[in-house]
Amino acid sequence: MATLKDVARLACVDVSTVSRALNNTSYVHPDTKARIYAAVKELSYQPNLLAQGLRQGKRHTIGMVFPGLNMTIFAEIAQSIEEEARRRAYATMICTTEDNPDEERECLNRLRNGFVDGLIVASTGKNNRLLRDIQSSGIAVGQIIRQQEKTISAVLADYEACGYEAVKYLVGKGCREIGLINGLTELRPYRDRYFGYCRALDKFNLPELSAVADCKNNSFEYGYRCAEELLAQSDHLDAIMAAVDIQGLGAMRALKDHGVRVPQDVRLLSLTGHSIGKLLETTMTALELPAVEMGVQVTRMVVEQIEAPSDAKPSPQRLVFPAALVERETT
Amino acid sequence: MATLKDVARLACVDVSTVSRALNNTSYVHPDTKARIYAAVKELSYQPNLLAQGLRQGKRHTIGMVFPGLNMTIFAEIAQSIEEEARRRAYATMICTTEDNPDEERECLNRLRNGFVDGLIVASTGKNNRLLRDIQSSGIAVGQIIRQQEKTISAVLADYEACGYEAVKYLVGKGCREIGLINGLTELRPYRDRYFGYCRALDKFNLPELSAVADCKNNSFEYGYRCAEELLAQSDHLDAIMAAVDIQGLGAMRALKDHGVRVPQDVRLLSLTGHSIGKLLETTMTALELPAVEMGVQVTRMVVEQIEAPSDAKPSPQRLVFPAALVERETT
DNA sequence: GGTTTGTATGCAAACGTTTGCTTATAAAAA
DNA sequence: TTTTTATAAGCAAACGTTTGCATACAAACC
Repeated sequence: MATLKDVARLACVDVSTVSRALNNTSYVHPDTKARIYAAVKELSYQPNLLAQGLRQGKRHTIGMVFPGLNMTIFAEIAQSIEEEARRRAYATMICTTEDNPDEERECLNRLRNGFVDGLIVASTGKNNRLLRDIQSSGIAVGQIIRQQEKTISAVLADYEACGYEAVKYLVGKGCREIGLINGLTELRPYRDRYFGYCRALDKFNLPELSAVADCKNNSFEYGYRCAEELLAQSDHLDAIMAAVDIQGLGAMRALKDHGVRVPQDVRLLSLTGHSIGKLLETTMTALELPAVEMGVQVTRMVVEQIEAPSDAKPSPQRLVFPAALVERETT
Repeated sequence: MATLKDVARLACVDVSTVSRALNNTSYVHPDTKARIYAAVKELSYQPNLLAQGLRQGKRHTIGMVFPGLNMTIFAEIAQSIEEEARRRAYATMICTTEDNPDEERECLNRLRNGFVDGLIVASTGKNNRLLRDIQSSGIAVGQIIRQQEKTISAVLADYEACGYEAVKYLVGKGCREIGLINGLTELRPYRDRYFGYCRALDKFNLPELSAVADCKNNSFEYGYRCAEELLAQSDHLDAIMAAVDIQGLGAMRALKDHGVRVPQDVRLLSLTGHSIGKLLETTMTALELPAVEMGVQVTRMVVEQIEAPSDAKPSPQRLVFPAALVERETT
């Protein structure tokens, strides 16, 4: 790999001149510039980003710490972040935590430490202190989907409204006994869905019906078993709302296995749809989030934070996106 | 952020001593060591990886350049690579290309250049020269799923066998008119599936039935439209093989929309199943690849390449994994 | 007692950039 | 003519590490 020094030697100038020519950071004679560019081309010189980063205290990299990618909305968001970051000349790194706080801590520590100058997290909420530390140590931080820390910028979904609107929609379809399959209510997004659900139940004077199963919260199996439990709880169950798509898939399967027809007997919808709902044999009604736009916005926030002069860091922002109800065959 | 110098000052020793103590790279008096560790702790010193990388010519980072993540086997592979890399103390970066050669070139150039010391690609095949360049410039490269370059190590799936075995299996079920929905045959994996399919047709003396549609190759829509075309081509179609899951989903939907029952009228299977097949309302038979293991192996190859002394780089390896047929409801 | 060996530490160079300071020339202003 | 300004380029320090070399003092060997 050619270095600045090689280019300088070939163009018969000092390295500093080469640097200035390449960065347009001071006067350089056009002839000299031409010689330099020629040398750059001949040696196919590429600046060493490590050295650049070391010198400038910037790495031009953003890290993501997400619970997982496959079959969740985080896959789409991650892809969107990557693209937007690239557009803004940042590279991205990614770590997945499976929502394990220890793994998360490890990822955060690893990344903060020389790898990135910005971090986008969907955190478990067990490492808030560390997140604050990271932010105050000068690394930009943004939260996506899950706001665990008020002092850190966030791009969120209005899950409370999702819960409420979904019930309202189902009531409009004539449903009266609406079951909820949710995630861990210690996590704000799930709690919010639950609050929205409750608010609507209250308003329409409906009974609460919810189920928990003893397995990984966001799984197909969880959806399956919760659906079974809901069926057992009530003879007149006429709708199920699943917090996320994959639980919805599990529920759909359970209903089928129990001979319950969707949507004739029980209507089914997902409170956080992403790409999958429309690809099914029986397409699934869902509240869909603008995942791409959310990725773009959180990236923007973090990059702006990074690039602001250190004496004028923007104060924490908060952007909440509503979900759009997309009606499909399961209702 | 505390630096070595700060630690040295606090412990009243030279930076070199601190470095040696921390890296166990020479004698350091136990008392001194203790003082140094105390200082490290007090300042919560973390080494600056940029400086480390600059000095050692290593960045401890592996890059991935993949066509996309969502709903493809690459999501699982990427996650597996990330975990294995972390286990081996490497960070990962990721770029998605949407199978666009220009985007791919841009990603490769960006990554090679100071970001990573190893690269794992599932390439379009249009940048082979660049890939060779990258490898010979001293960056470790590994191919996953798609082998475009013989001189570069690869972890592959035996897609030829997939094509063959799938037909054989369907024949065993009594099928005689088996349609294939494939991807771009310029890409080796798809060509191989096709070859396997043809070999089996030959052996069992069956007619070739394949379809192409005019839209993005790996999409749901493509599967949908190809399935329609296959139905139009033959009145006795009794099986469809889709190259990837998402095409299979499209086909399933098309069959349903045309009143064709699965599996009674037409059997359906995916030649590259991953997590999704088992989550459907009607679960889908698929040839499944050990995505996690493949990710682990390609990571191992690349790390070994990175860590080998530069005068003893291992020669290109090639690891081919068979897929396992998992029988489900669509057949 | 002189030479080796083992232990413990410091000095300074190097990695590849960027940038403050200095110097030099030519053109413009006084 | 002298002073200012604009243009052009080099020197050397700095970023935070690692590491070759030199030095120093023991203890152990012959």
